[in-house]
Amino acid sequence: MANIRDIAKLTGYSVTTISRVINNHPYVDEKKRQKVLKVIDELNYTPNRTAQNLSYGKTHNLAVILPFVNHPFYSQLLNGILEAAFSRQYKVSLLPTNYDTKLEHQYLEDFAAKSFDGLIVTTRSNHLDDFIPYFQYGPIIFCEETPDGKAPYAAIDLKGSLSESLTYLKEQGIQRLGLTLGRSKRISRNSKLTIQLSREYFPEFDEKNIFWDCCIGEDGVKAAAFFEERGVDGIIAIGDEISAVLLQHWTSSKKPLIIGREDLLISEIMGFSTINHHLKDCGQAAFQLFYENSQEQIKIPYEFIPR
Amino acid sequence: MANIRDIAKLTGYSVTTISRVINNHPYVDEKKRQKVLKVIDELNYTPNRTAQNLSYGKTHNLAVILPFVNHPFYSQLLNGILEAAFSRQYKVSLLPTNYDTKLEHQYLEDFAAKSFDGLIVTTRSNHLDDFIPYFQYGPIIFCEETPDGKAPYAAIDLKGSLSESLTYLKEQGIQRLGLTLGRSKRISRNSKLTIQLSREYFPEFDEKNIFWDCCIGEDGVKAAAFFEERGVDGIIAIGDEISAVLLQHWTSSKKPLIIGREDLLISEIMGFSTINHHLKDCGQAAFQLFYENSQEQIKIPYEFIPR
DNA sequence: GCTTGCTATGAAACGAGTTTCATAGTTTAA
DNA sequence: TTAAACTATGAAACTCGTTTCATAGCAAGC
Repeated sequence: MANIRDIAKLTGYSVTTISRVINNHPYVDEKKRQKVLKVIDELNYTPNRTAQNLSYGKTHNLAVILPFVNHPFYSQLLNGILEAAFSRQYKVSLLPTNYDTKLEHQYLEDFAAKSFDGLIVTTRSNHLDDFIPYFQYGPIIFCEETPDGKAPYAAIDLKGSLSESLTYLKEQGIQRLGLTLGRSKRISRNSKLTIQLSREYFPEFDEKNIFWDCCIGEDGVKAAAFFEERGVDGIIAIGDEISAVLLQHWTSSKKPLIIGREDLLISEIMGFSTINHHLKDCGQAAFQLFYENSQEQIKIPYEFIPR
Repeated sequence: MANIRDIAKLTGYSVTTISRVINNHPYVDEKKRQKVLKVIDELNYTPNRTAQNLSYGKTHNLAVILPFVNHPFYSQLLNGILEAAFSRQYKVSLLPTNYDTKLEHQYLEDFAAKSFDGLIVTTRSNHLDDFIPYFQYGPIIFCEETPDGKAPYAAIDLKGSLSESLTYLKEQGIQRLGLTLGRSKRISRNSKLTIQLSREYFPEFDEKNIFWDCCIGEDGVKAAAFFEERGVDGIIAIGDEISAVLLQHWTSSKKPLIIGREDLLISEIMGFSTINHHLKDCGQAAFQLFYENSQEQIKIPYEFIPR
């Protein structure tokens, strides 16, 4: 495979001149430029991107840390990031953690090795403080709220959407509220917020009405039995698929009022309320923060869809 | 940011020795090794990945060309690729084309610039022949069948699954078969195959019973009206979401027998037949072909799920 | 007529690593 | 005892681009 020195030799000009032609610098004699282009074409030469990156000290590569891809939440978010990134000529690498803190740490080391110009962390597995030493290597943007202005983020407005959901359930006369939440070990900030708000809007809310470790659709089967047993009549679920399975497996006649969180097609078909968190916008905003090396903290407006 | 020559100066050893320590080469005096490691730690030094890549002539980067990510087909496939890639220390870049042939071509030029060690093409937008000149830059693996042994692939067994679907519909006494297919402009090979097989199994199959340009869930609304109008009683749809919407909007009492293609949760909930094409396996196989630089052509076994 | 300023060019340094090769001291084997 | 083999080390070349700097021809300005 030819390199720039081959082109220089074949044309009889210097490497500098070839570089100038490649980069459309002025100050190259038109005849020489033409000859260089001709030889480049003949030899089918393409400048080596890695060498260029080394020179520039930039990779034009952005990495996205996420637990996994095959979940609507992440694929929608990713979609927004990709769209924004490619419109700015950035390539996007995926770094799936599966919530493995060691793996995530390894990715941070990759970042320190200048593999990427920036990092978008959709969901982090390590503590925020573990990220701080890596801020020196380039912008790190989060897609979750960070406590007190420590790091830039573009996040969904979970507090807003939950408040509206709870208000709605109250207006609809719900008596006994139930929640499905994720991991019961290492409870997420989002779970804590959900519980806290539930208590605010439903002072009589009983924490025994929380169905924990509800992660994939199938978990809805057990959740249905659980909530029926406990006489729950209104549920805020962690996802639309779970909501769907839950409703499907509800045996007694009176179905509960359920609110999903993803605005998937299934929520429309089964007719339950949901929230569109505008994840694509969130992804685009996250990229923009990276691109502008901004320290801003942005909450994306959501849309509550009552049904 | 420190580089290898800084470490060399500070320790008083040569750059070569530092490099040997970094790469765990033998032939380094244990005391010196310890001192080097100490200085590396003090300076918080990490070898620059781009420089290493330039030296090695490899990037340990794999790219995946795909139309978009937020579709179950691609996110499942991607999931398999990612899992396999990360177990082999490869990073994965996403190259979304949105079916834009020019953009895809640009990605091929990136490949020629040695941005990536290999390319997995899930769905191509350009003609296969346009890819051939790029084979010289590294393995290009397809996730679609290629005509006559021209290129390696790991693809779903569409012919098998369609045949089984058609057999099933015949056994169930279907009289008038309908199809939903994708783009009517630039008809895909898959669409052609679907039509061809439909004719084989249903000699009386009428091409007027094809609902074209059926791409997203919502298209199912129109599809339902279309098929009802034409008195269709069995449908092979291009996806599960479309199947769901179609069934949902079917107004007359007797619902058609419908077969989806993705084994999404919704197919179980609504109780229609579907096919699990084992896309994750497909993605893993594709990576393996890249990794072994194999020319093999693999079809992934599918599972037909009658309901 | 002399100083600027612009066009045009290339040698060499730079980015940050790896690898080859030469050298030399020690062991080991015959 | 001597040749071969192994350990240990570093200078310099190499990967492949970009950029700086020096040089020089030529035209415009005063």
